[in-house]
Amino acid sequence: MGEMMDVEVGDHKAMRRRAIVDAAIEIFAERGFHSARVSDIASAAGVADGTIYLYFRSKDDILITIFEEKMAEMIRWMQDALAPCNHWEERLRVFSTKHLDVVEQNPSLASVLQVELRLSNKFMKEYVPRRLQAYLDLVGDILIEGQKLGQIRADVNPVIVRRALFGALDEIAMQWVLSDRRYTLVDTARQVAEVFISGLRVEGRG
Amino acid sequence: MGEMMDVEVGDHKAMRRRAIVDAAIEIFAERGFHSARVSDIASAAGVADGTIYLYFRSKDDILITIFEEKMAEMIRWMQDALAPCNHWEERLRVFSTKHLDVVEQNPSLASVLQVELRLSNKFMKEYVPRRLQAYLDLVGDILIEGQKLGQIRADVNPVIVRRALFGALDEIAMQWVLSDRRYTLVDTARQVAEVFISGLRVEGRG
Amino acid sequence: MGEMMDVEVGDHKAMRRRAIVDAAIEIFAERGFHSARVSDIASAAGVADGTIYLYFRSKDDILITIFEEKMAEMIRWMQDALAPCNHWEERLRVFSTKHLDVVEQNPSLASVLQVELRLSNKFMKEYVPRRLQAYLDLVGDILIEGQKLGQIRADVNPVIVRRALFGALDEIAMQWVLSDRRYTLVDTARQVAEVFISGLRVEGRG
Amino acid sequence: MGEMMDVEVGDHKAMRRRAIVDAAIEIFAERGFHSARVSDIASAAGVADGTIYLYFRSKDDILITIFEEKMAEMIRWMQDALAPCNHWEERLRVFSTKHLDVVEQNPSLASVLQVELRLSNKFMKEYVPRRLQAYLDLVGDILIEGQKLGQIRADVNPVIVRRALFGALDEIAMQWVLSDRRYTLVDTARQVAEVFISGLRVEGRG
DNA sequence: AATGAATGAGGTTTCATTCAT
DNA sequence: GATGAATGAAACCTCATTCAT
Repeated sequence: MGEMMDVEVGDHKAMRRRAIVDAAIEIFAERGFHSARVSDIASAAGVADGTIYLYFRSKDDILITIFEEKMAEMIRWMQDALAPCNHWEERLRVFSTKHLDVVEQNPSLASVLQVELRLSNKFMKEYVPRRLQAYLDLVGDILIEGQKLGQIRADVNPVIVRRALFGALDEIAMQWVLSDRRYTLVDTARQVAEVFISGLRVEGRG
Repeated sequence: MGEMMDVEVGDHKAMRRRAIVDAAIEIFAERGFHSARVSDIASAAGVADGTIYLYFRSKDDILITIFEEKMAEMIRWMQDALAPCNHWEERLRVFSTKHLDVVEQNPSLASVLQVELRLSNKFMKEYVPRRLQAYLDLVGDILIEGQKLGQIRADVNPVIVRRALFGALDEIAMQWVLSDRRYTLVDTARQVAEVFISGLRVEGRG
Repeated sequence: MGEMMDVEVGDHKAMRRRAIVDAAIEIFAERGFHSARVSDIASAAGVADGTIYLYFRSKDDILITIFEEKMAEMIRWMQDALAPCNHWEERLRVFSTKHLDVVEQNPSLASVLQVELRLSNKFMKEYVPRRLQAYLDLVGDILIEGQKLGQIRADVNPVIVRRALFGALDEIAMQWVLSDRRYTLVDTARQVAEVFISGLRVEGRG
Repeated sequence: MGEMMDVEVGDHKAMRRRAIVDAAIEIFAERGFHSARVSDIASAAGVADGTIYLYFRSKDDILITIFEEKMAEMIRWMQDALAPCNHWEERLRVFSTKHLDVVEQNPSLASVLQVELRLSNKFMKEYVPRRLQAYLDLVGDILIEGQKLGQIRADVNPVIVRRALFGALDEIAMQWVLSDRRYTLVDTARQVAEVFISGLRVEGRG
């Protein structure tokens, strides 16, 4: 029974935690991190204000947690999407498409990750790079692979290009998030991918 | 004498205003908009707290002013830089270089424009688009021109590509701003430009 | 237990609220509304500054609440005092006496209601008339009754006279509140009542 | 020439002072003393903010000055109005009528004297009584005279009755000031006077 | 004498966090 | 574990007053 209880309690705690995180994503996306009140998150999550602090150290900690957990999730989603693709061109295309697809499916999360996380330099300096690095590495690895095959120009720096591609997609995502979200991002993703792929391909090969 | 006085007074007021704007840019860049206290700006500008409110309606108004005035300035700088260039490829190269050059010369301003302005969706929706539009139009016009000449693929949407290029440069700029700023951005700018130019050129022409 | 708890909690909240209102009456009477600081009220009520805002929307709201609640209470007191009296002369005498008796028993409240509520025309226009009307109606009804009996001159307007009587009592009350409060108001009340009663009685009847 | 200059300068100063006082009466009446800004008064008077302080020690001092000077003026007006009347009844009638006539002719002044002056207990305790005393004495003297003639009941205290009459008129004036001021006060004044006169007259004499 | 730009003290209010129940 | 009432620090902004010109 102890075991069952533990499981149940564990489930209960995990569910509560998840409810708070999900509520926070919505509230942060709606109001912005600074304007969002902890009590808003609490009531959206259906818990008392004080309960938040049984699961998180502080309001900041909730934001950090969102970033840490959701980036890990995004990395897994992206790895799964990239798994079936072999050629670097296809992998780059899939990366673009999947990235904007995730944004489209999770607009609130995208809004928080893109807009709210940039609030504070300190925050950006301390928490973002580590996790973002792993995500960017997914692009970087594609580029390095292409260069090894001699199919991507040797004169471009993968570190720069991966950041550029991410920035291009991120900007387009932000625009979409801030807009009325009426258009679809899939075509956009494809066009951006094509420009980058053509731009990276060794000359004369296309 | 009245005229001289007016000029002097005008100078004085303009100088004060500028001092406050400059101080605000530094403080916002250091601490972030929300964490920055009006009294920090005041003391950085060498004025009393209340003096701020002789020049600006509110703390928000300072941020809006920075955006409005500095974006106008950036547009002028960019126009001047683009003026001598005729070919779209060169113009795109100059746009990238100049953009990151301005960032490099005004890191605090860049930090504020890139990071702090994204604070609130409302802010982004109301103030950013108008001014940013004009800046993005500079890129868009280059692309449209290249398409008219039949030198840029017809199958890319200038509205998407200009946003992608801006996002690529912006992300790189942000990374630089948040980093220790030890490296120079000029090579980076060039590489990004080359990828985009090659990517946009009609096939077989490179 | 839930019920008991509710009662207890209700009591607790009601007591807190009452403590704040009572403290506010004292502080407003001592210092005046504008000079009174919310933190003065808080410390007089034995609560933290922020606690005030769990019970009232704003400092203004406290003043409005005092007026609304205390006027209702005064009306009840007055109705109870008038209940046993049948003749309009006796009723007018009781009204005067009771009004100044309430002032004498609640000098701080009287001070707030009489002095502080007149702070702003807007305030007077919006909140005072409704409640004050009901109080003045108590006098008006007495006068109308006396006129119906043919015992009060038909040539006086009850609306004017009730206002005049209220003003006479109010001015005497204010004077007493602002003075050292060493004398008693009961004789004064009686004299004012006699002048009005004689003045209202149809000629030759006294 | 020196004399002329002095006169001119004296006139100029007096005019400026008067302009400031008049402006202050309007602004205080419109906005209330606390909400009125010194700079509002200055611009209404057509002078610079700092100029106010060449004529008055402080914002409070302006209010005190209004009270002191205007009450003296009112006393003179009232004395002039009472001069032709001999009988106490007529004098009381004239007092009521003139008092409300002055209110009607100077609503802003009336508003300030009646509403704004009562803001602070300290103010009321320190400045009001002295000047108000002289005004109330005008009524008191009428009553004492009537009692000496054996025409006013000996059992009423002039000190109480004068305060009651003043309060009655004051309340009616305030009501009028706060209302839309569409009705005229002259009938009201007469009715109040009649009630008091009848009420004071020794019985059986009416 | 007049100006008006500058000052800076001061107060209301919010809200993240705590802790007794 | 959960609650939510209470806390109290912190900051924007106003405006009476000053003083260099």
